[in-house]
Amino acid sequence: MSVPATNVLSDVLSEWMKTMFESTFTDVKYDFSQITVVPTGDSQFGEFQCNNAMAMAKDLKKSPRQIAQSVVEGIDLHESVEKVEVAGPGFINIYLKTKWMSSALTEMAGRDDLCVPRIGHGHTVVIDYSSPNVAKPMHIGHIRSTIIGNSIDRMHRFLGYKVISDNHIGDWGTQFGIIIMGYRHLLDKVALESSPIEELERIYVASYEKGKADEEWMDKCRAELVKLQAGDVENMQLWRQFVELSLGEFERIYKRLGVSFDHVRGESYYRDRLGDVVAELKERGLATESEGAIVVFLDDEKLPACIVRKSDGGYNYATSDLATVESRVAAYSPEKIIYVTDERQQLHFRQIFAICRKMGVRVELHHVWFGLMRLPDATFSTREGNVIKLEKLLDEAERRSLAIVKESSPNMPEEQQKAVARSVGIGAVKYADLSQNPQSLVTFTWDKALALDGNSGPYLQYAYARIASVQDKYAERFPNSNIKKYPIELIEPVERDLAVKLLQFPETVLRATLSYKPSSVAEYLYDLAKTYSTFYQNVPFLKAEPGVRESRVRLCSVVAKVLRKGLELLGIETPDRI
RNA sequence: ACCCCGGUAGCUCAGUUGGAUAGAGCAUCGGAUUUCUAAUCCGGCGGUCGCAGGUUCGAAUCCUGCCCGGGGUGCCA
Repeated sequence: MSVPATNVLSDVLSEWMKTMFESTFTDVKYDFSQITVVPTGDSQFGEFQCNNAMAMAKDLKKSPRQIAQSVVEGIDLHESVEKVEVAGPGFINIYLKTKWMSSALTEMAGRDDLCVPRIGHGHTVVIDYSSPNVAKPMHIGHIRSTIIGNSIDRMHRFLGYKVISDNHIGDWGTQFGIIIMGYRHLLDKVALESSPIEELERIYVASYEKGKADEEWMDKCRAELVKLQAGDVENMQLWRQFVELSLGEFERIYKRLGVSFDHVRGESYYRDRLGDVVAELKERGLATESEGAIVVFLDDEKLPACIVRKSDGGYNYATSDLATVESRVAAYSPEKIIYVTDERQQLHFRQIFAICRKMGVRVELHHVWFGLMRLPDATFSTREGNVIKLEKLLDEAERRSLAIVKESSPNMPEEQQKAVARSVGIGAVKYADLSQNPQSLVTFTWDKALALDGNSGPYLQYAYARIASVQDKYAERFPNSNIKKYPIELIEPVERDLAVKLLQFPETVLRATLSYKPSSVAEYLYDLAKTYSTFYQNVPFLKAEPGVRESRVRLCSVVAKVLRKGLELLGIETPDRI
């Protein structure tokens, strides 16, 4: 009577149902591997259902109900299953044994992995995320890669993968030619002293604008870049200054967000290998000269040609990314490399991946992309000046939550109020981003990004804090109780709902990780917290009779464990009081 | 012109990869606190799932065409 450590519930039941179909239709040729069991949408139909009888009907030329009926009649019930029923056109509904659920929950409560299979054990993945550009402040458009990437990072680690997180900052691109020209001719030294990053951004934008209208200026920018890339002493010194200033600023934000990286290797880290990459491509006959540039044609893949060396001799992003793949493969032998960027880079990565395949690179390459952040009335753009700085967003989030903490917990020490406001504010911002499908178009609104009620980060944190409080009160009132002596009993329907939800945690995490979708975890946690809130509001536990009381407090603690772990996977903190 | 994505309630978004009566939050209307934290709970209102065909037992989900919006398409990243 236990949840297998290497298999999640849906899989176990699917395997069982498959065997049942096979033993019912021994003389029938059919691909039984497609038989699966999925959670029901409605508890009146049991906890799981199998829909394959309907699909089989035309192949077997029998009525779907008849097929379902034959399977059910001869069925050998799985240890976890109370009963199965045929319903509607031919659904097979599966009802779990309450007692089995109780013991499965008890086992889950006792395990640090919460019965999530460690499928990543022995596998290495590199995750490349956040990757801001030097000399540009992080605005709200940059937050998605950081938060989604960090969550994917956390999920992989939890599944046992060895994760190497790498912040591939943009520290070696064309922008440096533009910035150096701006620095030489447009700099306001006083402004650089007082707010360096803003001044760097200003000269970048000003220089870029100038270059758009003035071809000669742009040529000079390119020339400065070539000088830098050739190792010119003066330009190198400027470059180092820009990078250091920016890294300090990024670090401050990462600290607030609770994000850290194993490596921060910018594009510059690979700069000495760019020539070798191009040479190798030429050697293999993959790259050829065209209009003065060196390009890789990808006609076979139906992709546009990819330039790996510009006609002025400079290298670009593609070359750098190819060198990065080679370097990572040589250094870590990863099973896969995951990139988390916005949607604009889809074509770029398709080209890079295609070239890697042509070069015989073994590693699995995966691009996780997300939609650009937009404003309700306009497209987001640095040059339009309608950006919202990331720090401003975080400040506002903490400010709004502090106001609520002060109102709802006036007796809390001020230091704690501030700490809570920080956790809750940052949690709200992260949850707002993680709870939507990454590929949707995202429209930024303050009220959505900073939602503190309803489907929000604080809602989940609140549910957790309530449980922490219940546990403290229980320990206070019944100091000598040995709560583990009492079994978890699922009496009320809402308790059963909670149990079903909890038992779905492993498969939710597994699926979310394999599909790179933290939003699935967020959705699951909201569902769980909502069910818990109903339970909390409508069922007494500290005031329930002995035995029932202990059972319910134990159930609460399983919910707390899952909420805490789930939120941790999203990078959201769980204070005991909010 | 071509490629990728999106279009679901007044607004912001989910939708377990084709399942049973399409769901949340916000807003709005009504109710719940001498009780375990009201950042909560219970209920009402709200829908031609962009449009038109098609595939099948069954479609928001798959295929085709069109409309609208976003992004991209050899010397930016």
